[in-house]
Amino acid sequence: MRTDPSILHVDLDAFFAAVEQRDKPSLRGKPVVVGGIGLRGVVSTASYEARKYGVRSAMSTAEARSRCPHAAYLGARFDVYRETSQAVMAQMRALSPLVEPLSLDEAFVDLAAAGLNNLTVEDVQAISEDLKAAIKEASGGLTASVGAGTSKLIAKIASDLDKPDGVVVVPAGTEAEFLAPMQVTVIPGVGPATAQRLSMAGVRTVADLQQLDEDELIRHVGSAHGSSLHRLATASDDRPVVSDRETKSISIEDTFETDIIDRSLLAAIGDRMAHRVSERLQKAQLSGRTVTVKTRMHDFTTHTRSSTLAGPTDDPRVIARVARRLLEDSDISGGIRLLGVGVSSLADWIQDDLFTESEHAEAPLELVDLPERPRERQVGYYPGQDVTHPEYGQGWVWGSGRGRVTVRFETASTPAGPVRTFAVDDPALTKVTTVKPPPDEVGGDKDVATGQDGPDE
DNA sequence: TCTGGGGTCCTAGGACCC
DNA sequence: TCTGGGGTCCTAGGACCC
Repeated sequence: MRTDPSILHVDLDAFFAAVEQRDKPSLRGKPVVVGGIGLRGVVSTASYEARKYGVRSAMSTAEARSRCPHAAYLGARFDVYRETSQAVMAQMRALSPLVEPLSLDEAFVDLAAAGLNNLTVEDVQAISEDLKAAIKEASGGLTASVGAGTSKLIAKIASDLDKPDGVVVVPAGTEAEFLAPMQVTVIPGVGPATAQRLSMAGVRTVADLQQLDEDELIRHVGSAHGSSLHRLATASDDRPVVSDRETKSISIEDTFETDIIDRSLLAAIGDRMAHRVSERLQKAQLSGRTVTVKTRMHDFTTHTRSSTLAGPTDDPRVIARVARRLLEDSDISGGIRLLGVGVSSLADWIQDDLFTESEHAEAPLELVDLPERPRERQVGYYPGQDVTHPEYGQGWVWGSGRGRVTVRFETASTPAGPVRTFAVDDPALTKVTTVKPPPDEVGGDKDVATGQDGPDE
């Protein structure tokens, strides 16, 4: 455990709304609500003026409108927020090399990594005030709240105590008593469901939690959650500040203004989503093996269907095909209000099955990552590849491995053809094309894949 | 007033292999 | 021939966060 409060948690105040007020002076001092402005919209951020009327994040926009009809209701401008966020994060990185962004408006800063040691409360207070001033300057006037402590947990909770525009430094050694009187819900990870379970065990405050022994806690909330909660409650949190965390999944989803029943319309929307997911994968130089389709019914029950390919792909056609298949397997009777398409099990290497033998020379750098890969996949088939078979006709490769290749014999005209597995050296199976699948479907758009200087995520 | 979009992590059951 | 434990992968769902 650290002996000085060298972890900062920086949280921009009402970020999206503050950016809108910065850019439109007529909105300053007035209630501003940013979020979905459609029929099924939800509030992302309410300015402090709007919060006076009870408008909160995650509230439906319809309710917000009834509580505060005279507020300005604005759709989110993520590009602008991203740009501002980068300017703010740059100020933190100027202070320390170790910065962990949690979202566009939040980050941890590790002062110890900047060589700042034996910090007093006054030192940290002064550093925080300076950082706030730098952020304000760099962002065109935005305010931030800063919490500081010997751990992430303490810093995070502290930043919330004097919002907006505040600084709270928790002295080393006072962590457990700082937490004790608070409700358990101040601990990140304790939401309504966990709070309910804990209250049935008589636990409402962190002090209650500190009394409870770990085994009993685990019995109530499960093993992973229980042991982490036990450690956090007793303020023994040694989680390090981590600067780059790798992306685990990429997804797109959309809630419709009215429920959709038409399968062909959904298929078309799913195709577009698959293409957008693919674009984002390619931009991030990622590919993934698991495709997931998410549906939300009219009654808000949510279902996912997923399928894992034998090898990773970023090909829009493959993702779209798998998504279509998964959507066909989904029950949409009664209509759905949301459709989503995502890819996970990400790999940051390019699958070399995408290249023919002669093209290997063009991608020598990828070879360093080959030991990560199962041997069986190096068979010359890749997911989505078009093939033909004299008996079954035209199909495409679903996956390959262990010397076998699985093919779905389906085309636009025969959408539900058979699925068959062959030996990889089965001569009856013919590849329709041996060239790398070109990114043809996005090639015509001038605004994608060309701008190398586009904003990074 | 009905409930966004982007994520992360965990759990549990079944398949499969050794 | 029967029983089984452990490990890993996959799938589905749920809780939670901003």
